Amino acid sequence: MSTEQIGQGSRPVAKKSPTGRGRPPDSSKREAIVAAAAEAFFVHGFAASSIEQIAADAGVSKVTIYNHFGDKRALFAAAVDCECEKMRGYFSIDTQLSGSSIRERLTAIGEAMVAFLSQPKMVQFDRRIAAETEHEPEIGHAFLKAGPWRMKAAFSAFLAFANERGELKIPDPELAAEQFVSMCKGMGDLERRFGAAPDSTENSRRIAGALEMFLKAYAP
Amino acid sequence: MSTEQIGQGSRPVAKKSPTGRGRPPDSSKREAIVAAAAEAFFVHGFAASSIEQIAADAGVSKVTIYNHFGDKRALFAAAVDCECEKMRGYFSIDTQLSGSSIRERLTAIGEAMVAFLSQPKMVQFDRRIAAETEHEPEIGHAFLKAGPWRMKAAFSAFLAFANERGELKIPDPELAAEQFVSMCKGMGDLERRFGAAPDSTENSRRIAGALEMFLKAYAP
DNA sequence: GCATTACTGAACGGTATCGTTTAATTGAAC
DNA sequence: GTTCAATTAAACGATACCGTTCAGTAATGC
Repeated sequence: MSTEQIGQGSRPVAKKSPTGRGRPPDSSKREAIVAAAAEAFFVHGFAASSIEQIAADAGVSKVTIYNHFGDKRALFAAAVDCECEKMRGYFSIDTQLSGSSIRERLTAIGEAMVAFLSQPKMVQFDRRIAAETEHEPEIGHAFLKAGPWRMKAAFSAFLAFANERGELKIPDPELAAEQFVSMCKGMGDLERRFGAAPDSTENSRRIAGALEMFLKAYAP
Repeated sequence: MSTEQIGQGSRPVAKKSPTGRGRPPDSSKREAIVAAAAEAFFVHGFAASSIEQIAADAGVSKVTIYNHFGDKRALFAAAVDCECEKMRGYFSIDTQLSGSSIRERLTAIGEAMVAFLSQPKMVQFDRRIAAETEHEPEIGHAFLKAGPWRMKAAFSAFLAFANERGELKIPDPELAAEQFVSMCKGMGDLERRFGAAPDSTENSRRIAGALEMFLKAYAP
């Protein structure tokens, strides 16, 4: 089980030769395999997905999969790595670092975050990673590092910065970060995970409520 | 897939005879089957659990399982129903309705809730139900009704009551309920689901922080 | 040309599952 | 003791999967 170098990507494929002498590996096939694997694993789960079906969906021979990844578990790990990497770019807090009032910036952050977490793909990914964590704790840990913890660190830094500039008065930025994010999510997170229809009105009320409460507590 | 009468339990086993003439069904066997099924399903998942293994664990013939439940999916539904029913009694907010200060009551509620959600069994159950919701949305919906929504209603009522008594000043009890609960959970919920070691110090800080913020916003 | 590597298609052994069937046994009610 | 339902052990057919092997084809460097 890889899932270690989630932060690096670019794991080497060929043994050593940068320009091998034989037929070059078809990277498009590898991508197709990982894509089909991700689709299958995240929809049907690890145990319920068959390599044979993944191979068919990817338009690839089963042997090719074994040559590339060697193992069903390794293929799953590769799919997780890939999805984590994709996730990396989808959401960043940096764009909200300056401009307009702190009120508007916090609102924008809250809305972007909720929108990000509401994507069906994210919900699906969340469900599957959590389920597989039961057997493969490292997968859950890798996801925490790549996703939530990373985000918390960024948002805490944002709050600490606002604190230094005197826009807010926050004794514990980490705690405050959790509070704001948690209130923005409310039960919405949970409801999505268990299949309830998303309700954007409800989300807006949560974000507005979170903002009000947050400023009431942390305005200078 | 049953999961409809999660609130009723007591689904009939025998066809019609209240006191049949033949050999009476051994209810202990049925319980053993459901227990073994719950264990297997919630640990290994639906697809990765085998009826044969469940039968062995329950000390029961495979045919008996099929006679009782007819189907693997039905057995899973029965296990979910049973677990939901058990959950029912574990956590209740009623015990905190009166006595001591509102501050102490809220703290007790927060602590009880976090302790409840931190149980490994609950984490496991959450993971599994969420995963199976991918294919069986009714299961997720039934769980929401039996668990989180029920709790939210109870806590909202508690807050509305405190509001009427003038202990708090809350314009929107439902929103306030979500806010308090969400802040108490913080990221702890998520971290537990993804296998991070629980940190009771962190939990206490979250609860204290939630209380402070909550009272700052809603104290009369 | 030739060596080397990537890929394919098909098949195989072994294992495991579900759901059903059959024949036999147990246990309570009558 | 007879009757009838619950239960059991064992086996069956069908299906599916994993991971491997093998012979053959495709694409590249020499």
